Amino acid sequence: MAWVPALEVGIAVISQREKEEERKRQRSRKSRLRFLLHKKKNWRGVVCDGAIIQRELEKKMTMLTLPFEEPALMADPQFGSNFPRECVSEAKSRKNDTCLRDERPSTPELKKTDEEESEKDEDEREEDRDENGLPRRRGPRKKKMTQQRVERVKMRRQEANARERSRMHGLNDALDSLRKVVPCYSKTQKLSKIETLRLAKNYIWALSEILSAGKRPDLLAFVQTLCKGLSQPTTNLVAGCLQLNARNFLTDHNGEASHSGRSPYDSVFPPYQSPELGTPTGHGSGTVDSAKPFRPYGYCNTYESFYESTSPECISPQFEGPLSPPINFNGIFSLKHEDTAEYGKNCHYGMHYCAVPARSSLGQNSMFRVSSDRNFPYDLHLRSQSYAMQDELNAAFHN
DNA sequence: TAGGCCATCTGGTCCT
DNA sequence: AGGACCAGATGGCCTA
Repeated sequence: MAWVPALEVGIAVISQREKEEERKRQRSRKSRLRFLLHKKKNWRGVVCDGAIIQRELEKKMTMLTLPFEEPALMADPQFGSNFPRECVSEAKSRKNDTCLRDERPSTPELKKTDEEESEKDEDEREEDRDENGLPRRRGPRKKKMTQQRVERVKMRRQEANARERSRMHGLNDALDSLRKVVPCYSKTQKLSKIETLRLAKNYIWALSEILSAGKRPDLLAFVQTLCKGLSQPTTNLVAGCLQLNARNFLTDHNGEASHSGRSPYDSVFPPYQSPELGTPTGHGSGTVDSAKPFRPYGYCNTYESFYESTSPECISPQFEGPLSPPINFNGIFSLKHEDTAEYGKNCHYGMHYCAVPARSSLGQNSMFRVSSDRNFPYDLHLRSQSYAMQDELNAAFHN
């Protein structure tokens, strides 16, 4: 699938851009500091000893120089001539930069601030000196807090709190929606926020890999991908939802799969019967223990050992209702049991897989239906439109 | 009881 | 000025 590597390239590009932007910012700050050093003698508005300023600036310069390497700029003795333009834009774009907080530009704002300063009473002036008697950093003067103003600030703070609460509730609602569409949904044992996000990321990744492989997924590989980076409890929960024992797919300390032998996928899914050839395909074909009759989607005889840690809390087709294949059109694995109406509310879209050159080799045995009239790997359409295909897929796996 | 998770408050920053 | 967004702080709750 062409778009999976494209995603990786995109991520790499984004991270490269972030690095460059950070470099630019550092360059800008550094230039600013050099400029301030250069102009130190003409610095107005700062009631502070010049030596102190220089020490502070040099300290900042030292800190900023560490990760920064640009010999051309550093070696340029005329760097000051290039400063003003950069400084102005920097001052506009990063008004809260630390070095700028100390600066008092000669502008109408300065006059205004000076006027406000003149209105200050002596008590406030006392507060402007630190423990050493040195003047504190000067910034915009705070307006006098009248009772009315205090009340207004309080009121605004309360409103802001309410908005923030509401915003967080919206975020939590979105997370709840996400919980419902990732594998392993339990109303009683909710995944934490971070685990939900991790699982969702893994799920997307796993589905992408399945699409790119263009064949029926290996359950263990699928679950291993799902559980990457998840905590042990969440791993167990996913294992329960997938009716597997966590130890069968947990990765070892090297991050490699530690399982061996026949894939439990074969115990969950019957060997796929090719409609045309009538021969079993897929994993472990021919390895099914003939002495023990195979039970599709069964979990009560031959492979019970795989299901020791199933979670009764998990809502899954395997736990309730008529047996149905744990795989469907929408999510490869159908791990949640929701009625159609409820599911339709939460999941309005299904994926319609379309033909792409990279997957042109997909045969009729592929689990994905492929149409030949599209170029984009997939498009979205209303879920109701996919019922027929879903039924067809489910039927295929029943067989 | 320590640690994890969560909700809420709060101040800072950015944007309109 | 005000709203959205963000991150840090804090306290409560739960569990191993």
